[in-house]
Parts: sequence; C-alpha cells; structure tokens
Amino acid sequence: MSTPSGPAPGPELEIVHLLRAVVVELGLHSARFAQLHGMHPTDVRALIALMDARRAGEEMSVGRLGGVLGLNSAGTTALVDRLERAGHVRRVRGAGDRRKVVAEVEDSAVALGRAFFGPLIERSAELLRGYDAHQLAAVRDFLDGVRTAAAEAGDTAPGGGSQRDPRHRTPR
Amino acid sequence: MSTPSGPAPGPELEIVHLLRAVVVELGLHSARFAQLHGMHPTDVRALIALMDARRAGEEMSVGRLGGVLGLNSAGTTALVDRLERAGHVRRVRGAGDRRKVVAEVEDSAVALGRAFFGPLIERSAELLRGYDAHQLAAVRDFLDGVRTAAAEAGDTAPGGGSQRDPRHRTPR
DNA sequence: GCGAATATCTTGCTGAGCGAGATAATAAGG
DNA sequence: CCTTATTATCTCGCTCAGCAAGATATTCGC
Repeated sequence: MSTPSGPAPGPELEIVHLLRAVVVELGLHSARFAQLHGMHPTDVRALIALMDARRAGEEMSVGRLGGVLGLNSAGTTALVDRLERAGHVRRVRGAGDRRKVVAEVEDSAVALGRAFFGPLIERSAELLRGYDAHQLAAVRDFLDGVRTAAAEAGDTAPGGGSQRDPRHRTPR
Repeated sequence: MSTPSGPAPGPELEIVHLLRAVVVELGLHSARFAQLHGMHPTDVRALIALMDARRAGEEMSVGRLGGVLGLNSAGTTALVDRLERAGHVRRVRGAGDRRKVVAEVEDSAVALGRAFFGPLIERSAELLRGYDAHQLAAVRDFLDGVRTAAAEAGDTAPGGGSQRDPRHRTPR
C-alpha cells in the first residue's frame, strides 16, 4: 500500500492503513519462520503454495511452482534443490507425463508450519468467533473485495502487466 | 500464514484463509510496483517505511531504517545508495547529531506511490463506506487483533526471537 | 520413427545482503 | 582542553538467490 500523507484521514482510510500494517506484520512473521529454519522468504512462499496445492488435492509440478512464484526455470530448480536438501520436499516423477517433476511437501514440513503458524491462526479464528453473522459478512466481503481489487489491478495491465504465470516471461 | 490442511474448515478458518490470500495478493501488487520501476521488494518496503515516518513527522536515519527492515549496516548503505541513485531519496546530515544521516523521500517518489497504490486504496475505502458502524468496528477490531497477535508472537521469543531492530543482532 | 514442442536441469553471470573493519562525530573523564 | 569509549555510517570481500542461454529427456503430431 503506502497511503502517502493523505489529506483527509477519514475513518475508512484508517482501516485501510490498518490492513497495510497487518500485511507488514504478517510478512515479518513469515520472515521469522524463514530465519528460524534457515530458509529464505521465497522458500516459505513455495512451501505455502505447495501446501495449498496439497490441500486442494492437485499436483504441483516444478514448472507450475515457478510460474506461481514468478521465477524462471533455473531459479525454480535451485529453489526445489534447496527445499529437497533441507528435507521439506521430495521430487516425484510425473505419473501421467514423465517429463514433469512433481514437488510434494514432506509431512515434517507441514508439521513445522502448523507449529509456527498454528497459534496465530487459532488466535485469529478466536477473534472471529466473537462476531455475529452480520459482522462476519462484512469482514469476509471487505477482504474478498480488496483481494479482487488487487488481483484485477494486476490483470488490467498497469504498464508492466504480465506477472501472473508468464511461463518464462514471453520467450520471444 | 499457511493453514496447512486444517481438519475442520469452519466458517472462521475460511476468513483466516481469505486474509492470507489478501496478504499474498497485496504482496504481488507491491512486486508489480517494484518491477515497474526497476526496484526490488526491499526498496519498496524501505520507501513505505520512509513515507510512514514522514507522515508521522519523525526523522528516519539510515541506521533506524536498517533496523526496521532487518538489514545490517552494509546492506542498508547499499539500499540507500540504490534509492538515492534512482532519485527516490536524498541523504541529509542529521541536524542535532551530525553522525547520523537522515533519508528523506523525494516528492517524486511519493507521487509514484500515490499513482500506483491510490486506486487500490480508494477502492478499499469505498468498500468500507457501505458498512454501518457495527460492521466497521468488527473489521477494525479483527485487523487490529491479528496485527497485535502477529507482533506479540515475534516479541515473546518463539526461539529465534530478536528481529525487531536488533541493532546488528546481539554482537556477542 | 522423425522432428517439433514441452519440462527440467546445467552453466556462467549479476547483484542483494552479510561479516569485519575503517572512518567520523559525539559523549564521558580527568 | 585532550584522551578514550561509544555511536553511526561507509568500504571491502564474500556468499548465494535468481536470470539468460543452452543442454538433455520425454511426449505428441504426422
């Protein structure tokens, strides 16, 4: 975000500013997780993407992972090398297409993430339990609206445009 | 966050998951801003911190900036060098303490940030205008609660502990 | 089966960030 | 006022994440 010295600090902008503060704070929390386990921010993002895929029951190939994270193939290979060396991930040849290499998170990595982020998730869920349906709907709609707005701002080409899974970024 | 394959996908966890998605999406939006202007994620974080300080009316020395971002002195010097070279920041000798070097954002950088993030901020504020006081309070309290929980999780030493302005990280 | 397309890996390089130490300015003592 | 310790920043050399280009292996169309 940024909110650079807004002239009118209305009640809405205060909340937007608060959301930005939350983003910063959660980013720092992820950084602590990374440092605690000798990982880099990108490694954490990769693990999150892999866990999301696992929960959704879909395979995450090395190439798709790179697309999600915005890395090229060389960087993605190095990333999976790091995660594999640390024992957080294992490489499995694609069942249907044997050119592909599917990255699967190890249960130990899932346990690591749960142990670190679990308390924060539980605390957040607990906060929400204190609200009625009317309020929950507001929170959900606001978050979903912001997410959609940010995603659309990326799709509707603001100049730079392509970042979403460019499969190497326009190889001529 | 991470929410690694929770066993009970209650209505609260869905919102927590949504918050994580928002964090990811806003991170990608910042990354687009960075790439659009030939900057790195750290540079964007630094500009945000500098604009926050400017709005709060306080000086941000090079050392304090490094502490906020979790960089050591060498990395911070290189960071400010980059920002200065790009014309986003200028170095000013500290008025009271002439050992310090205060980094000030140029107006052009503020304009850049406003132009890019302004629409998203405006859209978010617009969403909030559709809610009543009861709902606004829920959104505000939830965000503030999550922010506080994440910040406390960092302070109450989860093993790694010190990350918040460690002034070089405990030099023995 | 042969060539094009796809998916990953290898090689060499650029640059962000770290550790150690140099330099400059302030603060505390005598 | 001069010396010594402390604080703040900068310089140097290094490591490693990520990029570009090309090599290798597998699949698909004809």
